[in-house]
Amino acid sequence: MPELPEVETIKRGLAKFIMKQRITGTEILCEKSFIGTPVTGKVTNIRRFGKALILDLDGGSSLMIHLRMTGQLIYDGTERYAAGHPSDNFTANLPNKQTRVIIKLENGTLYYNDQRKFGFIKVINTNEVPTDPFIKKLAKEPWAMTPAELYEKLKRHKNSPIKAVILDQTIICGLGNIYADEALFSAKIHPTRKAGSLSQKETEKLLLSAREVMQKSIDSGGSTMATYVKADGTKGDYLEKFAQVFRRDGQPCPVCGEKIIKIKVAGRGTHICPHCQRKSND
DNA sequence: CTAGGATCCTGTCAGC
DNA sequence: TGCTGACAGGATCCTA
Repeated sequence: MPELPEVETIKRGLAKFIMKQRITGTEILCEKSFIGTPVTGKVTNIRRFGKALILDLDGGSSLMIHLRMTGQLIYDGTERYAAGHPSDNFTANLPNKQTRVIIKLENGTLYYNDQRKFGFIKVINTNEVPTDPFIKKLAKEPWAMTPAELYEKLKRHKNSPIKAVILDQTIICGLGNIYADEALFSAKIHPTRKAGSLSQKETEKLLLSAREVMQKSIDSGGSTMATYVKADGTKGDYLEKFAQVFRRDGQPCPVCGEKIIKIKVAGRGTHICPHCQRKSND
């Protein structure tokens, strides 16, 4: 699913098309994908908390949307604008068999598609957004966190692999599988190293790397792999232009030329350069 | 409290 | 062709 940069891209793009538009109705095709009672109202604000998107409505309700692994948002108005998990749904006739929720607006329709049904749209009161169990648990995003704060957290989870730690949204918020791999590569840290083994200097480098890889992605409109499409329908190009290791196993490391390999860490596919990211001081 | 693994669900792809 | 297992840009739940 989208990580922070993709959700930020969705937020910015979607704002252009549905801000100030009124939601007039909701059709739920999969009960699991919609939590709460459907609401109507004008979209007054679009916010992002980590990987969660919030649409505030003028009636005092908000829609919290989390796309998890395979969620997509496709706005069909005078033009079609798609974002989220890659598939032909972006151009296919809608709704289709992966459509879970249809949100009707004054001038168009917002389709929520989700192949694996891990994601959801949830109705909550706008004033309860900050206390929602998911939102409340989120840690700071890399730009708001100091190296010292991160270092403290690494010490508290000292026996876990560093990759597992930075994927935990309650420790640092926004990284997913792509940017975890990219940040660790950029900081030259092996993903299986115990979090507690990182020096203060390494921790700072990792934090700065996380900011850098995600900012680059936001600036280029999110990542793609014949895949993620920006909310304005154009493709982002982070993976093509900037990704150094993610899904590049078998290719030469752009820094040293050694072959990039794929391993498994914390249950996730993980891409590393075995030369640039060594475990020596674990 | 931390740490690790199973689990939610559908679809695709590699390897018999 | 058909079957099978592995895997997937996430997060939670359960267990030790």
